[in-house]
Amino acid sequence: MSEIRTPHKDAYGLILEAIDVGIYRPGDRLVESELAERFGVSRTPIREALQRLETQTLLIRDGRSLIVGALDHNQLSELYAVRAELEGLAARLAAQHGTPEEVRVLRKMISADRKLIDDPEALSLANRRFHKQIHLASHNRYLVQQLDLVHRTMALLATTSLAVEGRSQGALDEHDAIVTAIENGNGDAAYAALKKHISMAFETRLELDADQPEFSGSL
Amino acid sequence: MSEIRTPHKDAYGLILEAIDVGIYRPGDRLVESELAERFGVSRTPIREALQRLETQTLLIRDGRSLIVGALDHNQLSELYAVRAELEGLAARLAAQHGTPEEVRVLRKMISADRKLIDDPEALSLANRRFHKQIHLASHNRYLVQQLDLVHRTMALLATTSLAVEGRSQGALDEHDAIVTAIENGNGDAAYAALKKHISMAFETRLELDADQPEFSGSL
DNA sequence: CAAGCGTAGGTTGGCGACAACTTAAACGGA
DNA sequence: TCCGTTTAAGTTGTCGCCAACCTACGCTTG
Repeated sequence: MSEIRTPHKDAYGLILEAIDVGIYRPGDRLVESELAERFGVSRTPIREALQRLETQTLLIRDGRSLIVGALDHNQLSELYAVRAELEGLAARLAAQHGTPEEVRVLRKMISADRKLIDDPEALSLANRRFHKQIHLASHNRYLVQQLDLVHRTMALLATTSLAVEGRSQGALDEHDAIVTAIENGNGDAAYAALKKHISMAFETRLELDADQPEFSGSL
Repeated sequence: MSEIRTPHKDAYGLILEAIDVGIYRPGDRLVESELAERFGVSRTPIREALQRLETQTLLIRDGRSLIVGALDHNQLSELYAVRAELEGLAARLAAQHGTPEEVRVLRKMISADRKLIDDPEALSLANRRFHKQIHLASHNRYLVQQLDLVHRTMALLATTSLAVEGRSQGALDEHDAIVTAIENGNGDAAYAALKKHISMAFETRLELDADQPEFSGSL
C-alpha cells in the first residue's frame, strides 16, 4: 500500500511494457546501460530480464548485442501454424476437462464482449482474456505456458487484427461457436472451431499487413 | 583450438549436463556459490544460467532459492498431451514441406538404428536425433523451439522409455511408419503415426514408473 | 522440560568496477 | 583521393563486495 508510483514491476515487465508501448521497436538495439538508467536500476537486473526475453526469442542476438525481434511474413506464418494447433488443443482439452464454472465464465464473457463491439481497444483486451480463459480451462500447465509464449511473441506486432473493420462481429460469432462446442463437451468440434477462428484471424492480419505502407523488414 | 578441456560450454549447458548426468536430481536445491565453485566461474554467469533454466521451468522457485523441477504423474500426463500434438504437427509439416534430402536422411536413420537394437544407450541418442530431424524438416522455427522446450523438460526424467524390454523393436517399426507417411507426402497419416508413436511411448513410461519402487514425489 | 525469543550463519539480490572485444572514426601515407 | 592502419570510444562479460532476508540453532525463561 506504500508504493503507488512503482508497483514493483521488475525489469522484465518494464522492458516488455516499453516494447509494447513502442519505445523500442522491432530491430532496435537494446543497450544495457541505457535501460538501466531509464529504469533507475543497475545493469544486473536489466541483464537478467534481457536474458529471459532472449530465451523467449522476443529479443535476438545481433553479434554481441540484443535487438528487438521482428516478425517477417515467414515467421508470422510459422507462428500462426503453431498457434492454431496449440489453441485447438486447448479447446479440445477445455471441452473434455473444463469445469462447469469455467465454461459458464466463457459464456458470460461473450455476452459482455458484445457490448464492447465499438471499442477496439477494450475488445482487444477482452479477446486476450477470453483466450486465456480457454487455456486455463484446459488444465494443462505446459499448454498454458507454451501459449503464453506464443502470445508474447505476437506482442511484437504493433496492431491487433481486431482493428479491421467488421472483424469484431465475426470474431465474436466464432467465439460463440467455440464456447458452444465446449459446452457440449464436443472436443473435436471445439478443436475445429478454434482452429478456424485462428485461421480467420491470420487471414485478417495478412490483409492488414498488405494495406500497411510497409516500413518493416529493415534491419 | 587452444582449450580442449573445456569446449567453452557456458554455465547454462554445464548445469543442464549436471542435471542430465544426475549430479543434481529433481527436488535438489541449487546453491549459486556451490555451482560457481564447481565450474570455476563467478556467481554472475551461474545466476544468468539459473534464470534461463527457471524461465523454462526446469528449475522452480522454492521460497527464495531454486530447486530442480520434478515431474509427477499429472505433469507427465499434461506434458505428453502437448508433446503428442506438437510432434504430430511437426510430422504433418514435414510431410508437406520437407525436402527430399531431409526425408532421405530420416530413412537412412532408421536403417542405421536397426543395428543399434541391442544398445539402449546409443538407441536413446539416435532416437533424439531422429525426432529432432523431423522437427527441423517441418521448417517451422517456433515449432522447433517449443519441441526443444518439451524435450528439455523431459530430461528431468531419469530413464528413457526405450530401456523397457522389447520396446526398441516396436519404436523402430513406428518410426518406419512415420517416415513412410512423410515420404508419401501424406500429412494426415504422418500426424496420426507420430501421435500414435508418442502415445505408445507414454504408455511404456507409465508401465516403467509403475514398476519403479517409487522414491519420487517426496518434498 | 517445553516454548518463545534472539542471534548468528548462510544465501540470494543488487551494485559498481574492470577487462576483453567490437566498432567506428580519424589520421597518415601511397 | 582512396585505402590501410592505428587509436579511441562504447558495450558487453565477468568479478568481488555489500546489504537484505530467511533459516536454524541455541539460549533463556516460564
